[in-house]
Amino acid sequence: MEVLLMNMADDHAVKQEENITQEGCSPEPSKTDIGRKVHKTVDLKSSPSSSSHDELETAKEENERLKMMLEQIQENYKSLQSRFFEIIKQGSAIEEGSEEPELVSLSLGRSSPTGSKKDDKKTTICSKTEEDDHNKSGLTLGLDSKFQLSTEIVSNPSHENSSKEASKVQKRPSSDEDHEEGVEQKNQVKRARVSVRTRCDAPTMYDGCQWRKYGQKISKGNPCPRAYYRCTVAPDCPVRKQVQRSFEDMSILVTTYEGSHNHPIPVSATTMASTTAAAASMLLSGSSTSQPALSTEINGLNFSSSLHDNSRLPSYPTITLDLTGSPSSFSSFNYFNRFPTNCPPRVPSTNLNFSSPLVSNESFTQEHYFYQQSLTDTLTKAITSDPSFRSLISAAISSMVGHSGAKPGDGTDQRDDSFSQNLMQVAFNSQSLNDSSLRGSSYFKGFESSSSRIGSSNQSSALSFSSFNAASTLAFDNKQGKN
DNA sequence: CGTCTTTGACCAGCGC
DNA sequence: GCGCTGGTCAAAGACG
Repeated sequence: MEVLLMNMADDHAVKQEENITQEGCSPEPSKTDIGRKVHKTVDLKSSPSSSSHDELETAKEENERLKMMLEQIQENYKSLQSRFFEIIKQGSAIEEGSEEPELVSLSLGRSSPTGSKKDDKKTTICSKTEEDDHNKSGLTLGLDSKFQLSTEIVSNPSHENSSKEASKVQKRPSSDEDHEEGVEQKNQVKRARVSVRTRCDAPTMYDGCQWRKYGQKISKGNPCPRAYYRCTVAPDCPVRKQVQRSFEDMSILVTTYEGSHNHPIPVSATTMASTTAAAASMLLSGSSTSQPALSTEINGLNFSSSLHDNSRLPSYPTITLDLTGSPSSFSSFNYFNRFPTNCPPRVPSTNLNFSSPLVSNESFTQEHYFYQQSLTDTLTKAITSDPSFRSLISAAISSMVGHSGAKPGDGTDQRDDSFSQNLMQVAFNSQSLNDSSLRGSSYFKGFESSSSRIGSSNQSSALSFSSFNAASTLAFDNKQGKN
């Protein structure tokens, strides 16, 4: 099995090498392992007469090498995790001295609408430190606990068994007895949404889940129709998503997710699902505790409130993840951030830009960026063109991260994995952003000091960024494969 | 034949 | 109350 996968991967490695050579980019020293692997592959291919035993030996060597790489990445991950904890502790110390909403990322772990802001944060921090002894992954636990909470909220049968039931309850005339329940329902209707902006030529962005289109509308202010999808992995899954192209940039696909899955999701869907869940959690916690602001910059992250240019929209708190990675992403993004000056925002909305950096500095040069871009392109091509290669990478990352924390067989390991992956992705992407916007941010100061990890971090950034692009292209590929 | 998409109709919420 | 808009439903058609 491993040999088979390796061969499949090697085919793409050869293609990658060809692409890299054509584009005239030389790999960094940190990528020499990949380079060696490529050369080894070429040798393998050039000697078809070699016995299967030799191939097995070669595959074993490759496996050993990959294991070493994974161990190294795992160590980096652990050190990053510990650094993140230090930063969180620093942040909590700062927060106690002021009421400023500094700890946006800390509030990932909860969304309780009741209780004071300080109590909530203290509880989160406290629970993290307590759980830290169990899992050595407090952040993951914090996220996970939040994820559980949000999942419970949506998947709780007494609250919302299905979208149909929810709509029935909404349609049902409210009596005095149902008043409290009605308020609850209203709160759930007001649940958070997560928008993901990606550059995608396909009609929809591939996120690993199975969706069924149930409607389409042309919304005001955008000639591009908005498509409505519901998750069909489980018949009663409440998750919906809306897909609409950006009016200002047709290449940008805006996918809005609503609700949480009440069923096990495919591995390929965990990244997006956990990302959206975590983002929604962050938004809910933020909206429940802080005052909406027109535009704020917290720790280098751009947080803006918006009404999505339509004052008639129901008050859905929305968080937007910008994965477009284009220089115009912020400018086109203003479309969402723009609201009439005479119309104060009712709903807090949060924007996070996880796109790749476009401004170079001394630690992240333009050459690095161009190499990263070319690597991203080649990896994207390789990933999108072969599902096996995709599975290989997915499995490698899953095992890499999974071994660091969760126990196999534990019911929560999948979530832990996905959250760890997500955490790494966010951390790496944010780190790659730190040159332009995060420099000086207390969150990522620790990362800057570790120059020895910059290479791997950049690589990870490219990988995580490309993963979404690859996913976007996948939808198109899948569709074409279907037709 | 089953599944999925399309599309017009309907409903609820909101502003005026 | 009326009109507008977003969101959903469901019948009809397309597709494999």
